[in-house]
Amino acid sequence: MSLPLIQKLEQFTRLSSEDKEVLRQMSMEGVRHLDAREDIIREGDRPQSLNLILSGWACRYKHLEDGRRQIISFFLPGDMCDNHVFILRQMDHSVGTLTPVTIAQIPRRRIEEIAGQHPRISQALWWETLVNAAIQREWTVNLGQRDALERIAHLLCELFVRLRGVGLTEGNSCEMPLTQAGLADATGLSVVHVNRTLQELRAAKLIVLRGKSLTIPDLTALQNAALFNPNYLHLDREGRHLDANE
Amino acid sequence: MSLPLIQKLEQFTRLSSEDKEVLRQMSMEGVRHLDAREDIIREGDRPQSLNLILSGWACRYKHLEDGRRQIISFFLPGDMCDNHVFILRQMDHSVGTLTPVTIAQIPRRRIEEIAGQHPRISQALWWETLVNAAIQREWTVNLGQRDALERIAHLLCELFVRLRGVGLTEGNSCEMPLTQAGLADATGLSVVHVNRTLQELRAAKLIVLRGKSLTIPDLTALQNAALFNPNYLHLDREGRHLDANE
DNA sequence: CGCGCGCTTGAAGAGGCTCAAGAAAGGTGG
DNA sequence: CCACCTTTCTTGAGCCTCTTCAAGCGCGCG
Repeated sequence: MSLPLIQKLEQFTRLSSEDKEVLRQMSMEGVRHLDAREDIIREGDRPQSLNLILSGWACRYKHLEDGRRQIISFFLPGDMCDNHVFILRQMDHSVGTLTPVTIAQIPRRRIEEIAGQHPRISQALWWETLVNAAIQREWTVNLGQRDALERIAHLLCELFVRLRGVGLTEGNSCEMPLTQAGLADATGLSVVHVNRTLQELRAAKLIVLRGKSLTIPDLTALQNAALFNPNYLHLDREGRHLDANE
Repeated sequence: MSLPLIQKLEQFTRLSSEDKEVLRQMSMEGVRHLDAREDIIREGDRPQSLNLILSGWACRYKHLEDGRRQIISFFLPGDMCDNHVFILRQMDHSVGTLTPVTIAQIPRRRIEEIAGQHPRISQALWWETLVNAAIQREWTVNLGQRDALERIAHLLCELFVRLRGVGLTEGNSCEMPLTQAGLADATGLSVVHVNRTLQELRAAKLIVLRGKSLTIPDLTALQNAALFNPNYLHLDREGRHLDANE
């Protein structure tokens, strides 16, 4: 079993064993453990290193002055927070944990060095960055056009497919540590309405959600209900022309 | 009067006259003119070059299967579509013009060459990319948390401030070629409601919108109404430590 | 055992949508 | 320069989705 990051990047291109070893080494630097509901970075901070999620869930979020809160994106194991942000003076949002989290804090220099020496890794990290941008765009569509049921279904599809990509699903089930309040903050809905919409999804046999576990009996059906098209996740080994041949 | 792109990048760092000359040369390559409502890139395309908007407005957009349409972001003069997308196999959205547009189509190689030879430009393009990501995140907040009036006000603030950054405002006025249908597609509201909300903004003396011209009599007031905080645009010459000293 | 957090339910109300139609503006060709 | 056509804007009315407020329940944990 390999690191989530490696599994994730191999959805783009096959890495050489040296590539993987470099990434494994990198993941062991500056390891930190955090509790749930802790901030990793706060709005206004000037980050000097990059955080790689080794385990647990985190999110970007932003508060409006009057307290409304929006979750802007989720970080799952294998995700990196903020490639290249050091160019900006200060964070315009915060990153916080949703569950207990283990991260590797990788100094800026270290990443630049690795990317410089390992072009295949560099390309794969680029792919990571571009996919994150694509996800953010899809969230724009999700919030702008989909109704409550589609919106929640879409989010669940995305999370499931992303978790599957890092080996964190079992059959058609995965962990779902988000509370209904978390889902509400991510989808721009009220907690009450999230609750009712989840019941609707359950009644339609599209999801089984109990405790912290999500099962999707028929992923295709859920995708149809959500108007979910996974192409924005660019998972078809799009960098296969770069594959290591060993 | 200089190119929008140069003005824009100089909000980040002061460029040398050589830097500027390089960018000016670049902007003269592969110039194309497009009418309003033409596609520059279509979902599914595999782009091999990068498009720099020289004049006019364009947007990213996406259709759902049932026809709903979301505008995902706006491209104004000086904006570049899709730095580095060539890593991805195919576009997951389209880019289309909103007005007649002039673009420079810059081959991938050319950009890489320029970025490689001119570190200050490279950093500035990075800044551009990161600001675009920040804008996309802010749109997530906008669609998720703000009500119709705040949402439209926020969008108008953003567009005004971005246009000011490329020298396309006159006092407190700017061009506003968007139709109400365009505003609706960008804000996830119905055309009817956009219309009524604009009337509300007019009645509150927050905007003067006539024909294709927008005037914001009191930007601070509009910002307050929108809960608009410009920090996400990272305009404070954050790269000033890189300034060319000539 | 009791407290707190998360989930659930009901009822009422608001914000935004749809449908429909007419008015104004803008562009085009004669 | 006018006549016509299309696009864009505007208005009214009714409805529906989602919100808010309020309260009760259940479960995990100290």
